[in-house]
Amino acid sequence: MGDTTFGKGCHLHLIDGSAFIFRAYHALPPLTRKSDGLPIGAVAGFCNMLHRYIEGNNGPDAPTHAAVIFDKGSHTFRNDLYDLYKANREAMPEDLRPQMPLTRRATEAFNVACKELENYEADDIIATLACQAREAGGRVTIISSDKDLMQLVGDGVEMLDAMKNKRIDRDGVFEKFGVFPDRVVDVQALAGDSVDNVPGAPGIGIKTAALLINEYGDLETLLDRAGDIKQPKRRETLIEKRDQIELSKRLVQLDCATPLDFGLDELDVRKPDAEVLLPFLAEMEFRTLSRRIADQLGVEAPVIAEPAAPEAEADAPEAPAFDEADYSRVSDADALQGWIDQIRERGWVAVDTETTGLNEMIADLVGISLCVEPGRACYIPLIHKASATEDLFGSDELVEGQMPLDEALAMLKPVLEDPAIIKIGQNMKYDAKIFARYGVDVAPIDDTMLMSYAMHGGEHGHGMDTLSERYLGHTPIPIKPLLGSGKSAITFDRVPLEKAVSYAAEDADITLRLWQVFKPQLHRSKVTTVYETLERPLVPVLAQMERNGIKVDRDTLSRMSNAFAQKMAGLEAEIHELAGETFNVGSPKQLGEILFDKMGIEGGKRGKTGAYATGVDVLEDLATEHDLPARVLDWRQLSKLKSTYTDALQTHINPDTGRVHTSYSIAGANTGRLASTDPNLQNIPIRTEEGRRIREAFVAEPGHVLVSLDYSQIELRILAHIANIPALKQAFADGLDIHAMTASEMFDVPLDEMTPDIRRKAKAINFGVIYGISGFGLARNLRIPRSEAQGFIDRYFERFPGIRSYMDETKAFAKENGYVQTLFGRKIHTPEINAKGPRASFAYRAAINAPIQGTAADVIRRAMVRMPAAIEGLPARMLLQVHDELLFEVAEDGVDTVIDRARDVMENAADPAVHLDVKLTADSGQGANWAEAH
DNA sequence: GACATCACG
DNA sequence: GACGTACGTGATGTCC
Repeated sequence: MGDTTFGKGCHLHLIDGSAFIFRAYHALPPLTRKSDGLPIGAVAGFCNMLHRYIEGNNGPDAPTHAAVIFDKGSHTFRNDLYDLYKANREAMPEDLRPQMPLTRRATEAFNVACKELENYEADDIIATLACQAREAGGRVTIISSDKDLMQLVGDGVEMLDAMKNKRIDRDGVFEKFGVFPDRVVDVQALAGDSVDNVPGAPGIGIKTAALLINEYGDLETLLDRAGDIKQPKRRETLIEKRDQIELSKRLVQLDCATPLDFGLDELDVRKPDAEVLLPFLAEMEFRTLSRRIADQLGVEAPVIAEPAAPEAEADAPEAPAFDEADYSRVSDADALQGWIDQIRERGWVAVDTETTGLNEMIADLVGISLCVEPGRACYIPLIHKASATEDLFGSDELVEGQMPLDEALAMLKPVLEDPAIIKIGQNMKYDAKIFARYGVDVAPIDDTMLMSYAMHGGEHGHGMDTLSERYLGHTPIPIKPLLGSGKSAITFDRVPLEKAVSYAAEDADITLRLWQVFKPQLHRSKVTTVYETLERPLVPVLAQMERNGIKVDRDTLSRMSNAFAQKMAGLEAEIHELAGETFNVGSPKQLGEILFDKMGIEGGKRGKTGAYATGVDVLEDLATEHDLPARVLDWRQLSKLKSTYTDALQTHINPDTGRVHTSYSIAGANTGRLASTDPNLQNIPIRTEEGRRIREAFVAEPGHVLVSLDYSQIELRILAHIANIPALKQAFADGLDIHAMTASEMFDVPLDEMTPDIRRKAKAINFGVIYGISGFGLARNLRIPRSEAQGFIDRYFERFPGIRSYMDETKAFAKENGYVQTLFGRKIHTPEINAKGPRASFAYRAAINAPIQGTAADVIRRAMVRMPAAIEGLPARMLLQVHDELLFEVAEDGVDTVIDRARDVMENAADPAVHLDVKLTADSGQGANWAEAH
């Protein structure tokens, strides 16, 4: 302080602000400001770190000048040099974004200079300031551990890793890079950086780069004399990739001449101003920190209001027992307003809806329950009617003690749509869909089911009963006794109010308690990103898709049903004739007895229940010799198509919309895949011509077409990447027929001499690998001897050794950790991997498959999350997802644009979180119906 | 409600 | 050396 002119004897501290923020963000649980729920954890950590830094720099070596330097925006001049620079970076977590401006304010509140500059990285500003300070004869300490800054070290410039409290000087840099600071950029240019996506020279890492630079002196000399290098591979790389290496150097070279609009003198160290700092800390509601700082500054600590009822926090236990919980009925506007006030104070609320049924497209809203703190919840009944016991005639008149539905919704809508209030639910997609039908767009949300899925996928189910028992030690009130079952079952609007309150309020209470348990755990399990990028944002997307539905033509289905019925009747007569007696063709048990006992066919195998097995495989074998099993196969196919599709689909056509609305379970499949239910639209026939025609009944509205985009071979591409198989990667890069290429490689057959049969075998092996191949399984699939199948597998491993190591490593990882992971960090638990016997074998194959299937599932989830923004404003709706396919309904004049945009999103869906070595491609189709579009 | 079967990726 | 086996789903009909 005092003398502000920077010069000899001055000491400048430059703090890498982004590093502080990210360290703070990841070190702390996701704290929120009590009064409004604003995420604040990173700001809290940042302030603590900044405070600790100031505290620790009061000694004799105290800086005379200091500044915190931030990045501004994500686009810099380096992106103009190379558009993929830092393209690997995952988008900033949702709950961090609003905290960024607050960290700037915090820096200013501590009275420390705070600098950033459009189009430049923080590193460039740091470099420029360090150069200026050095020239002025002062000393510089850069507080960061970023290796990109190491090029600046020397001549009075040092780095300090604040976390490890370790100083890095010239020798420290040499330790890290094998060269002194003035050659660091040369080494970085060669070695590249996968984190920042600096390409460098392929196959050259830091060690080799340092070796080369030390031998030739500098990068330019090395590149000029690259021809002298003995190792042929290295020589070629350096010659061929010269441009790329020189580009890399420009990317890593920091700019010491950024156009700053301030001088070093402005950065002089100043004492914090209590009148600025304390109000800021109070606004953030940092109680401990503001008290500590107030003490140090010798002033009164600011009073920060406790928004929660103080008596509840004083000595009552955090979570009261369930049997002491306070559950009330809300039956007028005053009472509801009281709850709304509390919600606004907290910034969050657990919400649950009660309805007349499980189908969100049809069910009516019966009541709403709310909970803001454990043990205190309410239920707002809206359309309860007299129950049968109260009124034998089942009057439709509403019972007393309820608010008008419109009034309650009008009051709640601003809360449910308020971006500052988190709405917590268990399976929020259900409630969001119900509310959407009443004109309320619930957002933002948290979902305890999805939190559990992200943390415990594969360990157990994620229904409320399971979670409550497991994590709260409480068995929820069962719904059965309230609603009854079978013919006498009633809907929730007939449940007496008092019972409804205990049941419904408890659900909201449980949800809130689960949320409080899960929220901090999410972070500790390192699945916050999975939850925030792959689970939660999918909720509104799926809700919209489900509400869109797909138009299904009843007449087409009905005609097909009739045709199937006729054919089946004919076949049934033939079958009875051949059997010599009538029996139920649909009964595998009776069929088995006819085939193997009465007709005396050899080779009948009995399953574990003692009945003969009569599956397709068995009947197909028999069909070569006998007519009856052949007819049964035909009959079964028709029976399946009729009962599961042409008949059942008709019953799913919504009378209001004329469309079929499936429901996707987000947390159903262990691998991260979605599952479609009621009806399942992910298994509509396609493999046989007869079945495929069912897709003709899935149609577009007049003036529209159905557009389908599907990933080509996504799982094999992911396998090629994960197991790192150069031959497979190359084949995909060259656009080859992957199964033909595998066949050629395995059986030494040139591609132009490939036969369909050899290709078919290779295809089976490729799929087998994805499924955790076994000789037995492959043998059965290809109907070849087991020894031959084993030979194929051995040969496959020989040709693609990476597959073997992937399988071994995955198995070892699962045994060690109890789970495996996708490329995006999704965990799939494999609790049975250490079991004994065949169960371990199952778990082992599932563990091999899960990262592949799961990564593919993550990729399409990412595409789906981004899709609404990509097709915004276009006359298009996303309707269905079938694992690797997305189906849209598009107005005729928008088709080309939609295909372009959707393909772009799908093909780049892995970026920037993961850079795949293999390109993803999506094929498209269009037509009046799904058969034509696919 | 378990089981067998079969539709999909 | 022996387990049993391809991975992941959901819907339907039979039978107890």
